[in-house]
Amino acid sequence: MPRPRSPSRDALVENAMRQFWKYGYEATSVDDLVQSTGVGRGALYTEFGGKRDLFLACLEHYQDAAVTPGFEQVEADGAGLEAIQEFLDVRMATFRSMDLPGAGCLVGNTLTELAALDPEISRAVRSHYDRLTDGFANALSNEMGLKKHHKQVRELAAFIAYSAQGLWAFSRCAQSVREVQERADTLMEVIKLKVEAWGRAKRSV
Amino acid sequence: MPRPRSPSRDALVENAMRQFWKYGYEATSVDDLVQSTGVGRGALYTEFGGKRDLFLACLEHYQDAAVTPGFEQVEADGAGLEAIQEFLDVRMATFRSMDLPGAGCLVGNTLTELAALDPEISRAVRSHYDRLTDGFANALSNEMGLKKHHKQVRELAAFIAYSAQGLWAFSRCAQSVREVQERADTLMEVIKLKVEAWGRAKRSV
DNA sequence: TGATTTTTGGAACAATTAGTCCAATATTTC
DNA sequence: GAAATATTGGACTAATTGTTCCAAAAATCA
Repeated sequence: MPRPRSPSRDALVENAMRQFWKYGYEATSVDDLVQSTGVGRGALYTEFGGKRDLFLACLEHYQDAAVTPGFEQVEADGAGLEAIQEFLDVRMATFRSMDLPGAGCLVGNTLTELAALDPEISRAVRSHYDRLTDGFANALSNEMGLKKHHKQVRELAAFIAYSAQGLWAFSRCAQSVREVQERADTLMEVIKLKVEAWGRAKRSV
Repeated sequence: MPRPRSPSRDALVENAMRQFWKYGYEATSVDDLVQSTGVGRGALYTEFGGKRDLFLACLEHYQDAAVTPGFEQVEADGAGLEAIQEFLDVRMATFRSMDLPGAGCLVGNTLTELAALDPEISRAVRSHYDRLTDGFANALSNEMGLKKHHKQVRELAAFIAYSAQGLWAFSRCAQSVREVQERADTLMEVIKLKVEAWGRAKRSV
């Protein structure tokens, strides 16, 4: 009975997500979305409740489209520092594939723009950072010989999550790929240093 | 001859700055500014060119009002790690004095919201990060026994700047002061670790 | 005090916003 | 192929946006 949708729902969300990612929530008008997705207003409001609901769908889609590829290795059993390195590489590759200045991270952008003003969005953002912290803690715990929930492990994991957030944010005013890459390298160096320091402290006990 | 302004220009910019800081550029309407500053539309447009110009004035004022107190010690001759620690303490105190969730850093928020879309604002944002990088490099160079412009020093300085940026961004969805404080502590730890590692590498040469 | 000058607050404006609605359209079913 | 049905795109709306403008007000100068 129902008529099939012209552009698939996924393709629509994908296009809308790219728009929000680059320009942010407020600066993206529904007209922009209609243009970039090639879907009429009616369709858009039938499928989703409105702009905000579409945005929430984009936020969800972002996990599958931009976070999971690259991060699932960090979350996998037996992951280590090389998985974290690869995650940074994958995200740097995404950054490289887009125009300068970069778009940063959609969730990070949302954190800054909306999280303080909208509790539901704040929850979505926090669950993203919880995911990152859990994943990094997984990889770190294997390296440090500690349980995932050990305070030191979780704290370093959270540090990586927010430092990386600063990195993607900075990419929005970066003038070259190189300067962002250098900072990603420093982040990785610092992580290794902290893990090594932990190993030293452990041995000397 | 000219009639004196009712609320001083500085007080006006101060109030507008707080509004932009908390809600961002787009989400702050001129009506909001009229309400929060207690100044009429006409006055606002006579004194400044418009919303965007007022915002640029706020961005400038932010340096004096929120960055310089705390950061000037980092920029001072002979500054060291304790100056960086104190800078983080001062900014944490600012965070503590405001409501939860935090407002983050006005420049960092602007970086995310506008820098990718507005070249002039991007320049203002970059000059803030240049200032931070220069300042941190100053303090680090004293600790590491290197010149300010040494590549390693500048890279670590830039790392501190963008990591701190991630920290303030995170404060916008933080649920407690403690979790932000813990991450600030970790940042400081990591800085010390990197400086120590440099010292070890130097001695072993 | 009265004339002059500058600033003020709010009314009015054009443009843009998110959201509504429905005739036209495309698909399915019989 | 025709009736039935669900979806679509774009005209429309009400509200809000940033900005302009000007009569009233306040301060200075003579």
